Amino acid sequence: MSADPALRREIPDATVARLPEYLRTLSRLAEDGVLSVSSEELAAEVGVRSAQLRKDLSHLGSYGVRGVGYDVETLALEISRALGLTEDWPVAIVGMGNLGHALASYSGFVTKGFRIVGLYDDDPALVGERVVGVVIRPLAELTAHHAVDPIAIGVIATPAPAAQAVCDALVGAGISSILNFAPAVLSVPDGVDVRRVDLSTELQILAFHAQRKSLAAGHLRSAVAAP
Amino acid sequence: MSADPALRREIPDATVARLPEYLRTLSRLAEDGVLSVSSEELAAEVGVRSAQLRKDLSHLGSYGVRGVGYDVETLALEISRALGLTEDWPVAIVGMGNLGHALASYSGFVTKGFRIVGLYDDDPALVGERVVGVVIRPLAELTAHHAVDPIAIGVIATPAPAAQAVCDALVGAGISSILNFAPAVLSVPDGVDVRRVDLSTELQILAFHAQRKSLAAGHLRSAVAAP
DNA sequence: AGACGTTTGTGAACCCATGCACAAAGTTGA
DNA sequence: TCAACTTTGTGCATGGGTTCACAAACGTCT
Repeated sequence: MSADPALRREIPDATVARLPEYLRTLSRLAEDGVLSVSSEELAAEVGVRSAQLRKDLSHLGSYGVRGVGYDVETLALEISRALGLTEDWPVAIVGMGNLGHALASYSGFVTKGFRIVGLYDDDPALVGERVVGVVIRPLAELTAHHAVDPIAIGVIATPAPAAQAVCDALVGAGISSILNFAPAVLSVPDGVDVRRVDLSTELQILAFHAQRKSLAAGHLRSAVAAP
Repeated sequence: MSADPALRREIPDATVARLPEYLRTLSRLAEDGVLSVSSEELAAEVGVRSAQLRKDLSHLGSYGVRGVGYDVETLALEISRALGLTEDWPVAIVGMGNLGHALASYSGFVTKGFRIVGLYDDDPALVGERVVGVVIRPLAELTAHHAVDPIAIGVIATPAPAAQAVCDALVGAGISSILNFAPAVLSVPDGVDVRRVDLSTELQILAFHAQRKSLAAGHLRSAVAAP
């Protein structure tokens, strides 16, 4: 029987989405030599309510000490474990244009838990180029590569029209975790996880709120001008 | 009195987050010459339930025709209006490393509603370089630039340690919508919107689910081996 | 050893979001 | 003109997530 609540219980999606932020903050605190934090302090640092933080952490198990707080190192380790970052995840990036290059050389990549093992692009001008020590290869070689040196996560950094074909190739090779930067909705079979990161969606959401603010200001002015 | 429900009512955040996807799909359909869609068809295309789509759209007003569906062009226009994309939003990017370059030349940027009016970096090696027709300038010039040619949205593409200082500069200049690509939590005064896009958070969430899948497979195997 | 102050972990209440199911409203065809 | 069919818009129930508030648990100090 597994004694680890992280394995027994289901951790809510909303909690999982916050765990990386907790982990990042704990790592920073550890670097600063902080040994222990209360839920109040950590929550303030991360920008959430302390009750939420405690409830989130309770899903992993009981790693706090009442009257004291949480041991920074221990908690960081437990969150790492829950997220599966105690092992390294091999990542492949498909599409080595501007974005692909930026992602490959992104420092956050190498820091913890992730390792780039493959870079792919079908543009002959890019094939053969070496980025962060990995050679760019044509997409057709992905399946063979995956068979020898398994890839856990595929990152799609191609233009939107190519995204579905690339996705099919990744899924066909047996990769079941995909991070999609292309502005396209991917259809995948059950059991495959896709997360999308989309710049223009985020900009549009900001535009909505910006518009709301400027409209509110406008109403304020007209209310003053003609009440 | 305003007759537009988009201005009267509050649109839920969850709905706002989906509107860009609806808009993107509608634009694609319009390009393909499709004139009308039912909620069922559009929902299938986007990957949501039709009831959710209808409820989302109902927050903007009543633009469908019962027994027929939605006029593609009209609906796209109304969503654009709701999001505030009928006008162009001037955007500035701070931090012109790999990511900044990738963002500046990202096609999705120019497509609709957004226009890059400023690129900033304090690295002397980058200042003066021209990207997509805009010259990179030192951050110190931002306030003066904003006073002459207002910036609506600031994008932070710097390393994490610089992010808060850059954010303070943006807010100080009077910019109240910020898109943050740095893995750092920004503290801002009330009235300033910050959205964060973080690669490593997304990867970690994928890792969590990948781990869950591989653990499930492991349990399955051990259940078969020792029932 | 025992009382006091602090902080966790969690039951319970609230709030928002999703999904169902159907009446209202429109179109089409006879 | 009227009946049959289609699809929207929405009231209602359900479920998750967030927040409150407090008892239980721990360290500390006398």
